[in-house]
Amino acid sequence: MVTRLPGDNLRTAQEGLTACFQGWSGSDFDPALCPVRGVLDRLGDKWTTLIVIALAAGPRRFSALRREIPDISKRMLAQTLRDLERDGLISREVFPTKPPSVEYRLTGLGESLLEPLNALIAWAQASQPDIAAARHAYDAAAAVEG
Amino acid sequence: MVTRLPGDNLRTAQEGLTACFQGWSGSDFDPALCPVRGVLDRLGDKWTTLIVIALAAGPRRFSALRREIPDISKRMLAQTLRDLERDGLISREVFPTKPPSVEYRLTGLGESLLEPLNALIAWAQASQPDIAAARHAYDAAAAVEG
DNA sequence: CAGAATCCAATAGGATACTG
DNA sequence: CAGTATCCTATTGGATTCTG
Repeated sequence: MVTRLPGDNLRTAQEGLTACFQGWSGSDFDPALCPVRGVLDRLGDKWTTLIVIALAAGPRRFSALRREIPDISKRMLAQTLRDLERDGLISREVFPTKPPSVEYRLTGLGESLLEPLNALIAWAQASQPDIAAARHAYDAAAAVEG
Repeated sequence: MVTRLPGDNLRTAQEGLTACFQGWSGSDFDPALCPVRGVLDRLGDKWTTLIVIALAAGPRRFSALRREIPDISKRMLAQTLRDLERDGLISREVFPTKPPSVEYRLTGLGESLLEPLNALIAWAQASQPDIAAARHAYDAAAAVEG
Protein backbone atom coordinates (compact mmCIF):
# COMPACT_ATOMS: atom_id res chain seq x y z
CA MET A 1 0.00 0.00 0.00
CA VAL A 2 1.51 3.27 -1.09
CA THR A 3 0.93 6.55 0.65
CA ARG A 4 -1.39 8.81 -1.28
CA LEU A 5 -0.85 12.49 -1.47
CA PRO A 6 -3.84 14.81 -1.82
CA GLY A 7 -3.38 15.62 -5.49
CA ASP A 8 -2.57 12.09 -6.44
CA ASN A 9 -6.01 10.87 -7.41
CA LEU A 10 -6.58 13.98 -9.45
CA ARG A 11 -3.40 13.47 -11.41
CA THR A 12 -4.27 9.85 -12.03
CA ALA A 13 -7.66 10.85 -13.33
CA GLN A 14 -6.18 13.56 -15.53
CA GLU A 15 -3.74 11.15 -17.06
CA GLY A 16 -6.32 8.46 -17.58
CA LEU A 17 -8.77 10.80 -19.25
CA THR A 18 -6.15 12.48 -21.36
CA ALA A 19 -4.78 9.17 -22.58
CA CYS A 20 -8.26 7.98 -23.40
CA PHE A 21 -9.13 11.23 -25.11
CA GLN A 22 -6.10 11.27 -27.35
CA GLY A 23 -7.04 7.85 -28.63
CA TRP A 24 -10.13 9.12 -30.43
CA SER A 25 -9.72 12.87 -30.80
CA GLY A 26 -7.56 12.37 -33.89
CA SER A 27 -9.27 14.02 -36.79
CA ASP A 28 -9.30 10.96 -39.03
CA PHE A 29 -11.15 8.92 -36.45
CA ASP A 30 -14.85 8.28 -36.80
CA PRO A 31 -16.46 9.71 -33.66
CA ALA A 32 -19.39 7.37 -34.05
CA LEU A 33 -17.09 4.45 -33.34
CA CYS A 34 -15.85 5.83 -30.04
CA PRO A 35 -17.06 3.33 -27.44
CA VAL A 36 -17.11 5.92 -24.70
CA ARG A 37 -19.59 8.06 -26.58
CA GLY A 38 -21.85 5.12 -27.20
CA VAL A 39 -21.98 4.14 -23.58
CA LEU A 40 -22.25 7.66 -22.23
CA ASP A 41 -25.01 8.53 -24.63
CA ARG A 42 -27.02 5.75 -23.10
CA LEU A 43 -26.31 6.75 -19.54
CA GLY A 44 -27.10 10.29 -20.52
CA ASP A 45 -30.67 9.78 -21.53
CA LYS A 46 -33.39 10.90 -19.22
CA TRP A 47 -34.26 7.63 -17.47
CA THR A 48 -31.46 5.06 -17.70
CA THR A 49 -29.56 6.06 -14.58
CA LEU A 50 -32.74 6.47 -12.56
CA ILE A 51 -33.81 2.95 -13.39
CA VAL A 52 -30.39 1.50 -12.65
CA ILE A 53 -30.39 3.23 -9.28
CA ALA A 54 -33.86 1.98 -8.52
CA LEU A 55 -32.78 -1.57 -9.35
CA ALA A 56 -29.67 -1.22 -7.21
CA ALA A 57 -31.84 -1.87 -4.17
CA GLY A 58 -33.06 -5.17 -5.59
CA PRO A 59 -35.31 -6.68 -8.26
CA ARG A 60 -38.43 -4.75 -9.16
CA ARG A 61 -41.55 -5.33 -11.16
CA PHE A 62 -42.71 -3.04 -13.95
CA SER A 63 -45.35 -1.26 -11.93
CA ALA A 64 -43.14 -1.01 -8.88
CA LEU A 65 -40.64 0.92 -10.99
CA ARG A 66 -43.40 3.18 -12.19
CA ARG A 67 -44.33 3.99 -8.62
CA GLU A 68 -40.76 4.70 -7.65
CA ILE A 69 -40.15 6.96 -10.64
CA PRO A 70 -43.48 8.77 -10.63
CA ASP A 71 -42.95 10.94 -13.68
CA ILE A 72 -41.91 8.30 -16.18
CA SER A 73 -44.40 7.26 -18.84
CA LYS A 74 -45.19 3.62 -19.58
CA ARG A 75 -43.73 4.07 -22.99
CA MET A 76 -40.36 5.34 -21.83
CA LEU A 77 -40.13 2.84 -19.01
CA ALA A 78 -40.73 -0.06 -21.39
CA GLN A 79 -38.33 1.31 -23.95
CA THR A 80 -35.54 2.07 -21.48
CA LEU A 81 -35.89 -1.35 -19.88
CA ARG A 82 -35.63 -2.95 -23.32
CA ASP A 83 -32.49 -0.99 -24.10
CA LEU A 84 -30.94 -1.90 -20.78
CA GLU A 85 -31.73 -5.55 -21.34
CA ARG A 86 -30.26 -5.38 -24.81
CA ASP A 87 -27.06 -3.97 -23.39
CA GLY A 88 -26.90 -6.78 -20.87
CA LEU A 89 -27.20 -4.51 -17.84
CA ILE A 90 -30.48 -5.94 -16.60
CA SER A 91 -32.29 -9.24 -17.02
CA ARG A 92 -35.99 -9.81 -17.44
CA GLU A 93 -37.92 -12.69 -15.94
CA VAL A 94 -41.53 -13.36 -16.81
CA PHE A 95 -43.69 -15.21 -14.28
CA PRO A 96 -46.59 -16.93 -16.08
CA THR A 97 -49.15 -15.88 -13.52
CA LYS A 98 -52.46 -14.44 -14.53
CA PRO A 99 -52.26 -11.56 -15.05
CA PRO A 100 -48.56 -11.89 -15.87
CA SER A 101 -45.86 -10.29 -13.79
CA VAL A 102 -42.37 -9.42 -14.94
CA GLU A 103 -39.37 -8.85 -12.77
CA TYR A 104 -36.27 -6.88 -13.68
CA ARG A 105 -32.93 -7.15 -11.96
CA LEU A 106 -29.37 -5.99 -12.49
CA THR A 107 -27.00 -8.47 -14.07
CA GLY A 108 -23.39 -8.74 -12.95
CA LEU A 109 -22.49 -6.24 -15.63
CA GLY A 110 -25.21 -3.94 -14.39
CA GLU A 111 -23.98 -4.24 -10.83
CA SER A 112 -20.49 -3.37 -11.95
CA LEU A 113 -21.84 0.00 -13.02
CA LEU A 114 -23.01 0.84 -9.51
CA GLU A 115 -19.61 1.80 -8.15
CA PRO A 116 -18.67 4.40 -10.75
CA LEU A 117 -22.25 5.60 -10.79
CA ASN A 118 -22.27 5.99 -7.04
CA ALA A 119 -19.07 8.02 -7.25
CA LEU A 120 -20.71 10.32 -9.76
CA ILE A 121 -23.90 10.72 -7.76
CA ALA A 122 -21.88 11.44 -4.64
CA TRP A 123 -20.02 14.11 -6.56
CA ALA A 124 -23.29 15.57 -7.80
CA GLN A 125 -24.71 15.76 -4.32
CA ALA A 126 -21.55 17.19 -2.81
CA SER A 127 -21.15 19.75 -5.59
CA GLN A 128 -24.74 20.81 -5.91
CA PRO A 129 -24.44 23.77 -3.49
CA ASP A 130 -21.35 25.04 -5.31
CA ILE A 131 -23.06 24.70 -8.65
CA ALA A 132 -26.15 26.48 -7.45
CA ALA A 133 -24.01 29.31 -6.07
CA ALA A 134 -22.08 29.57 -9.32
CA ARG A 135 -25.28 29.77 -11.31
CA HIS A 136 -26.67 32.45 -9.10
CA ALA A 137 -23.49 34.50 -9.34
CA TYR A 138 -23.35 34.08 -13.11
CA ASP A 139 -26.96 35.11 -13.59
CA ALA A 140 -26.55 38.08 -11.29
CA ALA A 141 -23.47 39.24 -13.20
CA ALA A 142 -25.27 38.77 -16.51
CA ALA A 143 -28.20 40.81 -15.25
CA VAL A 144 -26.22 43.91 -14.32
CA GLU A 145 -24.44 44.11 -17.64
CA GLY A 146 -27.71 43.98 -19.48
CA MET B 1 -6.95 0.70 7.29
CA VAL B 2 -9.60 -1.97 7.10
CA THR B 3 -9.37 -5.06 4.98
CA ARG B 4 -11.68 -4.96 1.99
CA LEU B 5 -13.50 -8.01 0.80
CA PRO B 6 -14.34 -8.38 -2.90
CA GLY B 7 -18.03 -7.55 -2.63
CA ASP B 8 -17.46 -4.72 -0.26
CA ASN B 9 -17.32 -1.85 -2.69
CA LEU B 10 -20.41 -3.10 -4.42
CA ARG B 11 -22.36 -3.21 -1.20
CA THR B 12 -21.23 0.27 -0.32
CA ALA B 13 -22.34 1.55 -3.68
CA GLN B 14 -25.69 -0.21 -3.40
CA GLU B 15 -26.33 1.30 -0.02
CA GLY B 16 -25.26 4.74 -1.08
CA LEU B 17 -27.43 4.74 -4.18
CA THR B 18 -30.40 3.24 -2.42
CA ALA B 19 -30.26 5.77 0.37
CA CYS B 20 -29.97 8.58 -2.12
CA PHE B 21 -32.78 7.18 -4.22
CA GLN B 22 -35.21 6.86 -1.37
CA GLY B 23 -34.76 10.51 -0.59
CA TRP B 24 -36.47 11.64 -3.78
CA SER B 25 -38.48 8.69 -5.05
CA GLY B 26 -41.31 9.53 -2.67
CA SER B 27 -44.40 10.28 -4.69
CA ASP B 28 -45.04 13.66 -3.12
CA PHE B 29 -41.61 14.90 -4.06
CA ASP B 30 -41.13 17.16 -7.02
CA PRO B 31 -38.73 15.34 -9.35
CA ALA B 32 -37.63 18.59 -10.87
CA LEU B 33 -36.05 19.55 -7.55
CA CYS B 34 -33.87 16.46 -7.36
CA PRO B 35 -30.33 17.79 -7.53
CA VAL B 36 -29.00 14.57 -8.96
CA ARG B 37 -31.26 14.84 -11.97
CA GLY B 38 -30.24 18.38 -12.59
CA VAL B 39 -26.57 17.59 -12.55
CA LEU B 40 -26.83 14.36 -14.50
CA ASP B 41 -28.97 15.96 -17.15
CA ARG B 42 -26.11 18.32 -17.81
CA LEU B 43 -23.48 15.62 -17.90
CA GLY B 44 -25.80 13.63 -20.09
CA ASP B 45 -25.94 16.03 -22.98
CA LYS B 46 -24.00 15.30 -26.08
CA TRP B 47 -20.90 17.44 -25.53
CA THR B 48 -20.37 18.34 -21.88
CA THR B 49 -18.30 15.34 -20.90
CA LEU B 50 -16.25 15.49 -24.07
CA ILE B 51 -15.31 19.09 -23.37
CA VAL B 52 -14.50 18.40 -19.73
CA ILE B 53 -12.26 15.55 -20.79
CA ALA B 54 -10.55 17.71 -23.38
CA LEU B 55 -9.91 20.38 -20.77
CA ALA B 56 -8.57 17.81 -18.33
CA ALA B 57 -5.29 17.90 -20.22
CA GLY B 58 -4.96 21.64 -19.72
CA PRO B 59 -6.39 25.00 -20.82
CA ARG B 60 -7.59 25.27 -24.38
CA ARG B 61 -8.73 27.96 -26.74
CA PHE B 62 -12.03 27.92 -28.55
CA SER B 63 -10.67 26.79 -31.88
CA ALA B 64 -8.34 24.26 -30.28
CA LEU B 65 -11.38 22.61 -28.74
CA ARG B 66 -13.05 22.58 -32.13
CA ARG B 67 -10.09 20.77 -33.61
CA GLU B 68 -9.99 18.21 -30.81
CA ILE B 69 -13.71 17.50 -31.06
CA PRO B 70 -14.05 17.52 -34.83
CA ASP B 71 -17.77 16.95 -35.07
CA ILE B 72 -18.99 19.70 -32.76
CA SER B 73 -20.55 22.79 -34.29
CA LYS B 74 -19.57 26.29 -33.26
CA ARG B 75 -23.00 26.82 -31.91
CA MET B 76 -22.97 23.83 -29.58
CA LEU B 77 -19.40 24.44 -28.46
CA ALA B 78 -20.21 28.03 -27.50
CA GLN B 79 -23.41 27.04 -25.78
CA THR B 80 -21.91 24.15 -23.84
CA LEU B 81 -18.96 26.26 -22.75
CA ARG B 82 -21.37 28.93 -21.52
CA ASP B 83 -23.34 26.38 -19.54
CA LEU B 84 -20.20 24.93 -18.03
CA GLU B 85 -19.02 28.38 -17.05
CA ARG B 86 -22.38 29.18 -15.53
CA ASP B 87 -22.17 26.03 -13.43
CA GLY B 88 -18.72 27.03 -12.24
CA LEU B 89 -16.96 24.05 -13.78
CA ILE B 90 -14.79 26.05 -16.14
CA SER B 91 -13.50 29.60 -16.24
CA ARG B 92 -13.13 31.84 -19.24
CA GLU B 93 -10.30 34.26 -19.80
CA VAL B 94 -10.28 36.75 -22.64
CA PHE B 95 -6.95 38.01 -23.95
CA PRO B 96 -7.42 41.43 -25.60
CA THR B 97 -5.26 40.58 -28.56
CA LYS B 98 -6.36 41.33 -32.06
CA PRO B 99 -8.11 39.25 -33.13
CA PRO B 100 -9.16 38.24 -29.63
CA SER B 101 -8.35 34.87 -28.15
CA VAL B 102 -10.22 33.19 -25.32
CA GLU B 103 -8.93 30.48 -23.09
CA TYR B 104 -11.00 28.01 -21.12
CA ARG B 105 -9.81 25.98 -18.18
CA LEU B 106 -11.26 23.76 -15.49
CA THR B 107 -11.91 25.36 -12.12
CA GLY B 108 -11.29 23.49 -8.88
CA LEU B 109 -14.89 22.36 -9.00
CA GLY B 110 -14.42 21.19 -12.55
CA GLU B 111 -11.29 19.28 -11.62
CA SER B 112 -13.14 17.58 -8.80
CA LEU B 113 -15.36 16.04 -11.43
CA LEU B 114 -12.45 14.32 -13.14
CA GLU B 115 -12.12 11.48 -10.67
CA PRO B 116 -15.69 10.20 -10.79
CA LEU B 117 -15.75 10.85 -14.51
CA ASN B 118 -12.58 8.86 -15.01
CA ALA B 119 -14.10 5.98 -13.06
CA LEU B 120 -17.11 6.02 -15.34
CA ILE B 121 -15.05 6.20 -18.52
CA ALA B 122 -12.88 3.36 -17.31
CA TRP B 123 -16.03 1.33 -16.70
CA ALA B 124 -17.30 2.16 -20.15
CA GLN B 125 -14.09 1.07 -21.79
CA ALA B 126 -13.81 -2.10 -19.75
CA SER B 127 -17.46 -3.02 -20.31
CA GLN B 128 -17.69 -2.15 -23.95
CA PRO B 129 -16.90 -5.69 -25.20
CA ASP B 130 -19.51 -7.20 -22.87
CA ILE B 131 -22.10 -4.69 -23.98
CA ALA B 132 -21.36 -5.29 -27.63
CA ALA B 133 -21.67 -9.04 -27.09
CA ALA B 134 -24.94 -8.62 -25.21
CA ARG B 135 -26.37 -6.50 -28.00
CA HIS B 136 -25.35 -8.99 -30.62
CA ALA B 137 -26.92 -11.86 -28.67
CA TYR B 138 -30.10 -9.88 -28.06
CA ASP B 139 -30.48 -8.92 -31.70
CA ALA B 140 -29.79 -12.45 -32.84
CA ALA B 141 -32.42 -13.82 -30.48
CA ALA B 142 -34.91 -11.20 -31.61
CA ALA B 143 -34.26 -12.08 -35.24
CA VAL B 144 -35.05 -15.79 -34.93
CA GLU B 145 -38.36 -15.22 -33.18
CA GLY B 146 -39.50 -12.95 -35.93
C1' DC C 1 -10.87 34.56 -33.75
C1' DA C 2 -14.78 33.99 -31.02
C1' DG C 3 -18.97 34.22 -30.90
C1' DA C 4 -24.53 35.64 -31.62
C1' DA C 5 -28.75 35.16 -34.30
C1' DT C 6 -31.78 32.88 -37.22
C1' DC C 7 -33.71 28.99 -39.43
C1' DC C 8 -34.61 24.28 -39.92
C1' DA C 9 -34.38 18.97 -39.41
C1' DA C 10 -34.08 15.13 -36.41
C1' DT C 11 -35.00 13.05 -32.32
C1' DA C 12 -36.80 12.39 -27.64
C1' DG C 13 -40.44 11.81 -25.18
C1' DG C 14 -45.54 12.55 -23.36
C1' DA C 15 -50.72 11.31 -23.87
C1' DT C 16 -53.86 8.25 -25.16
C1' DA C 17 -55.93 4.08 -26.70
C1' DC C 18 -55.57 -0.72 -27.51
C1' DT C 19 -53.95 -5.95 -26.54
C1' DG C 20 -52.79 -10.60 -24.42
C1' DC D 1 -50.35 -6.46 -15.27
C1' DA D 2 -47.26 -5.46 -18.75
C1' DG D 3 -46.82 -3.94 -22.40
C1' DT D 4 -47.54 -2.08 -27.94
C1' DA D 5 -49.12 1.35 -31.45
C1' DT D 6 -50.18 5.78 -32.93
C1' DC D 7 -50.06 10.57 -32.73
C1' DC D 8 -48.23 14.82 -31.49
C1' DT D 9 -45.26 18.32 -29.20
C1' DA D 10 -40.95 20.02 -27.30
C1' DT D 11 -36.25 19.98 -27.25
C1' DT D 12 -31.73 19.18 -29.36
C1' DG D 13 -28.62 20.39 -32.33
C1' DG D 14 -26.70 21.30 -37.24
C1' DA D 15 -26.09 24.82 -41.15
C1' DT D 16 -25.68 29.25 -42.29
C1' DT D 17 -25.11 34.05 -41.89
C1' DC D 18 -23.71 38.20 -39.36
C1' DT D 19 -20.64 40.99 -35.93
C1' DG D 20 -16.77 43.12 -32.99
